[in-house]
Amino acid sequence: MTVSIVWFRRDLRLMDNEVLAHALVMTHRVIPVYIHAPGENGPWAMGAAARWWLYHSLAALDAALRERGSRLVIRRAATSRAGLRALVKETDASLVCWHRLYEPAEAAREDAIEAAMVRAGVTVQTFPGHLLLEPEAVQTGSSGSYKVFTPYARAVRTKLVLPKPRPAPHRLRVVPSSISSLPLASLKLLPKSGWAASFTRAWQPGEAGAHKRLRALGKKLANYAADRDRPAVDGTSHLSPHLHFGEITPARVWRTVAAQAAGRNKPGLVRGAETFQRELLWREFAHHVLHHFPATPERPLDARFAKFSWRRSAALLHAWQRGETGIPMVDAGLRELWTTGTLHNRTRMIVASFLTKHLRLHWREGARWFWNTLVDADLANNTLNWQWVAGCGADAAPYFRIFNPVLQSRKFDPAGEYLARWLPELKKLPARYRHAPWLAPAQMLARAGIRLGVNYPYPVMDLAHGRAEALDAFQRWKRRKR
DNA sequence: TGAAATGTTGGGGCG
DNA sequence: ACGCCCCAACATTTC
Repeated sequence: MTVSIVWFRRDLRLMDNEVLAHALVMTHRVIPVYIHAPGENGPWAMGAAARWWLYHSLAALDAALRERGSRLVIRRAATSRAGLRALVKETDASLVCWHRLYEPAEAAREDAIEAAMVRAGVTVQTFPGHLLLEPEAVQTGSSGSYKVFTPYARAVRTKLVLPKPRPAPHRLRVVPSSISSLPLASLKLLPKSGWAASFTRAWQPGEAGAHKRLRALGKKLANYAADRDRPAVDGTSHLSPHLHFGEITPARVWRTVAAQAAGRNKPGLVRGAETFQRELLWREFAHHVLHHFPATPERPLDARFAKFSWRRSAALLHAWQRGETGIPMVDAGLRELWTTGTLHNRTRMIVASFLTKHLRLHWREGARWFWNTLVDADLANNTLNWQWVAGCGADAAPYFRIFNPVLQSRKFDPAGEYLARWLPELKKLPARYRHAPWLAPAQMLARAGIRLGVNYPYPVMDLAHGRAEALDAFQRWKRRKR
């Protein structure tokens, strides 16, 4: 009887699972395992919202395995390596396999584990994971890494070869009862407070939920190019946490979207598909950049920004985190984040610009908050996007590109629906004043039951002043850096 | 995947 | 008819 271990991490699916398929072909008995080693990733240990997701996704995976006669073995260990070693010994496994991860710390850990396994006489087989192309698969002409999105995306599109879709296995062999597994609850993945309870209304973690979202995307595709920018409209895919946890592969998403646009004479659909695929390519780009510049979660890619005069203010940061800045579009976004564990892409850019420009707080403060509160928190995406907004990253928007949150609000939420949804205290204010209540006539505010400074804050920062100060700080920095 | 300031153009009102 | 001014609309430049 040969035994293999399938090490699940961020590939919590049964369809399109090359690792599982390989193990099933190579060995008689397959032991699916998840190893909880929370101390392993240091400051970038999984954030609280993502742990909520992980809990439910592991539960879904276990249920899917049980439907097929198997089960998920859950272990806790000081390190993944120790956990795997113990399980190999217990089961006398001759093969361990996994989908590769690309975060620098993960990749280094995998190398060490593989070396140790091989020394112990265990075969290790790893497979590409969670990207369309591995970071090393795309290189510039001079065999370097890309720092600019457009040529990178072009290179990926030419190189792209999608694997054939693979159905989930029908039947799996039972995992012997002698192999112990911890109850999922004992991993303490869920927050102690009721904070995340409201996430359940917004999300269905797990493979089935991922495929539901993919089906729903088909109906949104024709209007995707415009709707994705409107936070009040359900126009985006909501696939990011599913992709992060590998509940669905980007290859399957790419293929499905392409198939929906192909052969239909609908220009909107073609445009929507291309726009969406571009978003998938940004995800690829983020991993490419993190792979080649592993220090970027802590340090700006543009090293000159290390000397930028970021402001330190616990009070401003706190107001931003809680959605109490007095700027409705900013507050609506941050309250959506707190309530649902997600934030509309347009709003992400707006709140990030406000933090790094008007408030001039360090982009890392924002990145850290997102890391803990987003269910789709992903080190590569989070790092790239925050540095992009702050102006210090790969292919970044220049620092002086400052979003005016009121103009953005008027442009992308003209009827003020998104604002009303997340800021019920402003609901009675006519839409045209909802974007900037401090500009509303006193009588109008009174009629809407709003008392600025009492039940909705005054702006913590005057927009014109914040903008001017940010530009000034940028000028001073530019003069000094030479 | 900005916004604001500045520059240019052209139509219309008017003496 | 003409020059002049105003100003909206659009384009370009600057931050």
